[in-house]
Amino acid sequence: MPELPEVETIRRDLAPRVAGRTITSLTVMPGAKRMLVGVPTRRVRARLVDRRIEGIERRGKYLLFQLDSGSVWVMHLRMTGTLRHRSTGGEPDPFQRIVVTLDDGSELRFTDVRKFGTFEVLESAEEVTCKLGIEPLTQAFTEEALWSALHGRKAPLKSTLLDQRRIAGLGNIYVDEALFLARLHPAVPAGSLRPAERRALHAAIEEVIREGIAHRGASFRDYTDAEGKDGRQQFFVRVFRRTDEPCDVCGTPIRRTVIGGRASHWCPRCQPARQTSRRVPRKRARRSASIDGTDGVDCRRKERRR
DNA sequence: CGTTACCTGAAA
DNA sequence: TTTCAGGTAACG
Repeated sequence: MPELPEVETIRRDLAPRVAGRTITSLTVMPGAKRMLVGVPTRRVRARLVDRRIEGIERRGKYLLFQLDSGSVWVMHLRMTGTLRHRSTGGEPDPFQRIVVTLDDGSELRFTDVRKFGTFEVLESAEEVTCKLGIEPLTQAFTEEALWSALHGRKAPLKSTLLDQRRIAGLGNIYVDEALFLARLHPAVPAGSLRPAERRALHAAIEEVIREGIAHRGASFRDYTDAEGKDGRQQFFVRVFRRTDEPCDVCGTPIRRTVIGGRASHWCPRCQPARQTSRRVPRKRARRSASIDGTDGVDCRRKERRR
């Protein structure tokens, strides 16, 4: 559920409220152990309790709590996760799976119907962030950087934009929205974009992410902010889950098709498919070597066991 | 590369 | 009862 704008909304809300607080306890509900990705509860607790939270960062869809020990408490909300901050105790939230208590008595509650979310404490955030591609809304996210993530790819544009190793933070909602704004069909090969299309896509991604944050995220179903309040972006989507509704621009009914295993929503008129065959047989396809070693960070050494 | 699995509840 | 879901790791 939560994509970059939703995770960023939570981060911004939470940061001033938990920075400087010390963690006093960790509770993992039975049946939610798996969310600790194989690390025993007592070990996670030992890394967390009595640590002070210095700040919260975000990379892609990951929330990163910096601890005074130098370690990082890392969470990923996956499909149905939410992080609630409760100043007081009181009733448990529905589907509350992991609870972290702070020294002011408040609680951070990781709520997650499907239990796909992850919760871990790592020595370095790199273990997780080194796998991620360009970060939108940073200086590094240029039109050229975007193109370097796409060029040479034959896979559908939609799938490539969902690939967190290429570009971090986009999910199904914001990819569909960005493709609509850029007037690009989701199935076109990612590497086939012409310069004007790359420019349009770059601008569209920035716009939908900014808009999503401005509206405090999209609450189609489970997502709420740290106070349990819905975002408003679901009222502003142009195509996502608007199958058969008329396109705001041209009135043509929005179509839904599955691309790369994900539901995709698009306007057949505003986002025309590429001309399939040009009737001009090409002699031989040139092999565009996937040059550029811009994989950036070194991910080779995963985790040093000690 | 495109499927399948991981879970659970809501909607069709 | 069946299908679908905002994500991603693990398959073949």
